[in-house]
Amino acid sequence: MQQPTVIIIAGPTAVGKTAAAILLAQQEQTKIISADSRQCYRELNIGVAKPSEAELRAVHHYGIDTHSIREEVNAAIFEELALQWSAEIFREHSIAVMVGGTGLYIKAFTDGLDEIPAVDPAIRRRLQQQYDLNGIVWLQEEVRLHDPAFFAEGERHNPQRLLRALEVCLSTGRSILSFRSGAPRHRPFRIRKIGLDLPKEELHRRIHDRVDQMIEHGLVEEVKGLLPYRNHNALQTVGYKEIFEYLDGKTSLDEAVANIKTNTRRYAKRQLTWFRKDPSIQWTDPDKTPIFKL
RNA sequence: GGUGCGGUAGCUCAGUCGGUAGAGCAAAGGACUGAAAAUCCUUGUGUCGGCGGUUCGAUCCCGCCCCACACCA
Repeated sequence: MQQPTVIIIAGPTAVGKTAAAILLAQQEQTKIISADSRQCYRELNIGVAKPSEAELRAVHHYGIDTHSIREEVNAAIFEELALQWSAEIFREHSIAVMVGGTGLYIKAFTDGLDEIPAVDPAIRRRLQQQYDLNGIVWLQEEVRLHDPAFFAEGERHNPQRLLRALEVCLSTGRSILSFRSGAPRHRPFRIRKIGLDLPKEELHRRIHDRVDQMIEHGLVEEVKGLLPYRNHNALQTVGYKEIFEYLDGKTSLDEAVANIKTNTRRYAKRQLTWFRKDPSIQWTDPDKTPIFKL
């Protein structure tokens, strides 16, 4: 048996990753791991462009519908699960396909995250409450006091990074910087990365078409059912945030749809910024007929 | 037809007591090791509706015209 290999298909949203991955998995008679920070939630369907029932039946997918929006999923959890799933696939296949647009999750899987002890949820909750109450200036001051090294280097206006640095510091007594090794972890398989991209105008056209389809397929209904959970992290998501605003009466439906399109284009751009700096990605056009010459 | 209010960045608008203009959003580029579809950083953009007049100098004042909106007829 040849050396186990994970073939990773990455790229911006709506570029055609799902179809390409299924094609590849069928060609190699293997299974797929989804590296998508939103498709893992059972309650999210239309708005996250989950593979169809038929597609899920055609090829076994790991990482889809694995969690509830009430549960926490993050890059570290994904790393651990994806490593298990790949090991499972390699028991019967020499190739595993990973597909997704969440760059950090893919990086966690290929290179690993540095090990940082779990933070007491009570500490996290307390810091979040204090931040909500006292604002960014308070947060900056706390970080400056507890972790001056991070404060000197870190993004001082980015509450998420400041909060993370602070919670690690308060729960371990050490600077988050002291945990950083930057050394990629060894993995018991080879990795090949394929990036899918299209000319910008074409990508935008596909994004717009797909948003219109989501609305036709009942996105508004799906979001209505999720109103009670709107504060969960899983719902801080393009396609959901904008419909919540519509349901609040803050925008018209047309405006909400236009906002989803705009925010999806911006999301695609952030994905491209992330993936483009990875020199190990081989880029290709998803419409080219033999996409994969392995 | 008359009166009023407007016409300034791709959009919404601010401003210049006359010295060729600025915010938000969008856009473009970027960062990003437990929220990542999140979060954060950087950067433009202009015949200031048109034509004349006054002035050393007009987007600003004056006249005419065009366009939009509101009200009156």
